[in-house]
Amino acid sequence: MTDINSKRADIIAVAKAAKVSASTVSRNFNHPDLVKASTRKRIDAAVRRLGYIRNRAAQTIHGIRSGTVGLIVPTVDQAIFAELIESFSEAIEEFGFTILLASHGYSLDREYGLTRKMLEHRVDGIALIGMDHSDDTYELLAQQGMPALLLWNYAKDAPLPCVGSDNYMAGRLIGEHVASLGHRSVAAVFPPMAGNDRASQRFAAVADALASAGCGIPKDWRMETPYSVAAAKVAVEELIASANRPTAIICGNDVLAWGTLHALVRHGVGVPGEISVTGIGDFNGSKEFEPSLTTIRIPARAIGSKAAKSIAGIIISDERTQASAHFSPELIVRATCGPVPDPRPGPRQG
Amino acid sequence: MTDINSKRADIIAVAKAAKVSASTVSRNFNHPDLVKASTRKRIDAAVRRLGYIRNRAAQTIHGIRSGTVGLIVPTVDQAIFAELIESFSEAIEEFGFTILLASHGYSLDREYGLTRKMLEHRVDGIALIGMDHSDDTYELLAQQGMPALLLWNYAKDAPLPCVGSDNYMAGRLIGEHVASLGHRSVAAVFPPMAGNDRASQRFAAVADALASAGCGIPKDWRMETPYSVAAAKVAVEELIASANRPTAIICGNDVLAWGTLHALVRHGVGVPGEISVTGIGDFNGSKEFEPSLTTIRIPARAIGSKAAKSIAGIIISDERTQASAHFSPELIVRATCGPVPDPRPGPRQG
DNA sequence: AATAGTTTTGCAAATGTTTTCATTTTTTTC
DNA sequence: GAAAAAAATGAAAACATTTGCAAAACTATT
Repeated sequence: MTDINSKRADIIAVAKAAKVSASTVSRNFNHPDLVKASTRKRIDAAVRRLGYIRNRAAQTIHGIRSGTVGLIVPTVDQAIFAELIESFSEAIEEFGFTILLASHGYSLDREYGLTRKMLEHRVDGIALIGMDHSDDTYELLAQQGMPALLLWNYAKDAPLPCVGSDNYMAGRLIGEHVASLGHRSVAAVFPPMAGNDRASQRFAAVADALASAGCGIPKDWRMETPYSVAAAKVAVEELIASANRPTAIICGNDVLAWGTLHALVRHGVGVPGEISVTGIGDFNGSKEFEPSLTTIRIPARAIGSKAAKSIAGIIISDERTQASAHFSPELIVRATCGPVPDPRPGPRQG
Repeated sequence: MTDINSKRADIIAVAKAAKVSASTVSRNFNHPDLVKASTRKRIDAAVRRLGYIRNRAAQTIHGIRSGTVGLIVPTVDQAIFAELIESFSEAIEEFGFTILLASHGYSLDREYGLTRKMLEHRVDGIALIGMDHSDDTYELLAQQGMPALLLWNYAKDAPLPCVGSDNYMAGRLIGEHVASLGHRSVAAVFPPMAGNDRASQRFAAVADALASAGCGIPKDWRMETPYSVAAAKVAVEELIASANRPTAIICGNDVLAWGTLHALVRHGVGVPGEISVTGIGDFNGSKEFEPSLTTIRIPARAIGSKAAKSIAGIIISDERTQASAHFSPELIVRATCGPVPDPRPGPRQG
């Protein structure tokens, strides 16, 4: 069925089997209209018989595109990046590209190394998450003339085209919403900010919004926890162990908000009756949570697929001008965040 | 700083700049011990000055490995695959490979197409999720002599090495647990089974386990819903709208279980007092859920990283014998599943 | 200083394609 | 049925690298 000698068939083997030249076989793939119908049939038969598969590596060294796009993320293991990657992947596939994926675990040095590796693989373009990258990375990309895109974040003055949301705005929106409901005792539960511009911008914005309302976030109400439900839950359990509790907890993302809600449910704290909670992201499941989560929507799927279109546009027709896009974060008011409760005579005990 | 003429530097440009032959530059990368220290210095300087980056495509056509491994998944947008991909990616990176990622949305035909594409890219190996693949795909892999691995599922008699858990066993474990607690009125909430052998094996096992205990799952208590918290929630709301309620709901995975729990909480149904709930997967966050979820642990991270090691082993030293590995699913008893409640005189009204 | 041995380097062929250009074959037109 | 035009094909160069082999350049030994 398959082939005679086990050696992987190349275009010359096919040519011989079909009694034509290699050029004709090549043309048969790339410009089928230029080859006679009868010849085409013979070639196709030979291709099938030998199990021939084209070698993109050989094409690539002619300056033909490799058909791959590098996607470098901090981690795939986060609800939100998974959604982003999925939509990016789906959309980029429609342009015939395949994703070369790598994750660096929030290390900008590793990111640089991965970028180099992608360049060695001669990807046709590269997308990076966020705007925080080492100078080396930016230089490398520029020097190699590599189509590149910043994904997830958005800023007007970014050094590269970017598709995403303004995270400062996201933080601002939620901070203002919480403040507008009267909260002045506010805690924050955020992921580590090092190497994570999204988180730090969000936090800065929340702090600014609260400051405008004349309130700050006390040092020991600023919880920095790993990105997980579990970590957020223990952080919040610690937070509410004290007699002096905040009236609202602003979380850096929805996953942390879920952990927060579980902690409060566990300890019988009413949400939003006693403590209000907010997230950022509007992940799948946040709406269905009981009580459903007040958060900021950042449209991951839309961002992923626009990003794919943008980078494909840059690669295929050097369309750098329309590459950037901002997806405004949007306040989604649901059930976890309400007005500040009436002050009680004294702090309630355990 | 960077280079003189904008053309991307090749090995010959470097050779000229360093006043050596191309062979020497090549050797400098591949067998640095064979080149004189002083020459090495000159070459390295030239490489840096010209911003030269090696072209793996050109290497690949010499039969040198491409350094890429194809990973073809149904979707990345699922808590569980994200974790799997992350750990696979981390582990495979240590062997110097990069992932070529593609998702087919549960279509085996698309999977076949993607496999071909990976072959065109001359990946060094391919990992597929589950055991359900088209004959064409299996044949293609065999015919091309491509190192391949089945990931996530496990079966003794699989046509390729496989690393994962036995999903039938997973279903069996949870089914038996539920039955052993006395439940005989059991509903099931599962994802679509078409093209998803994990889900169908789990369901079959649950049904078998229940049958052994002398009970079946009534037709209208078999809910097939999309893989999402939202879908599960509405399905379960529908389920409990009827006066005749099950005493337990077995979910095909933890995400569906979360949706189920939210539905029950919303309608004030006690868990496990009135209805018990179980998941499968033990995803991040299931332990922290309130009440915490009784489920079956399938160790995604361990599977991902063993799989990476296995495929690297096959690629690098043709170690097919030790490639397979079974990670036994494990029953994790937590709070959502308890003994069947005392029968009431009559069904309670909404 | 000549020889033998070792280290370092370059040449040229090879890898699997695509593409330009020239040649051959086929079709159309008169 | 010949000439002109169009279509189909092949030969060879090009792409960026690696590698076996031979030549050249050093070192060590006498």
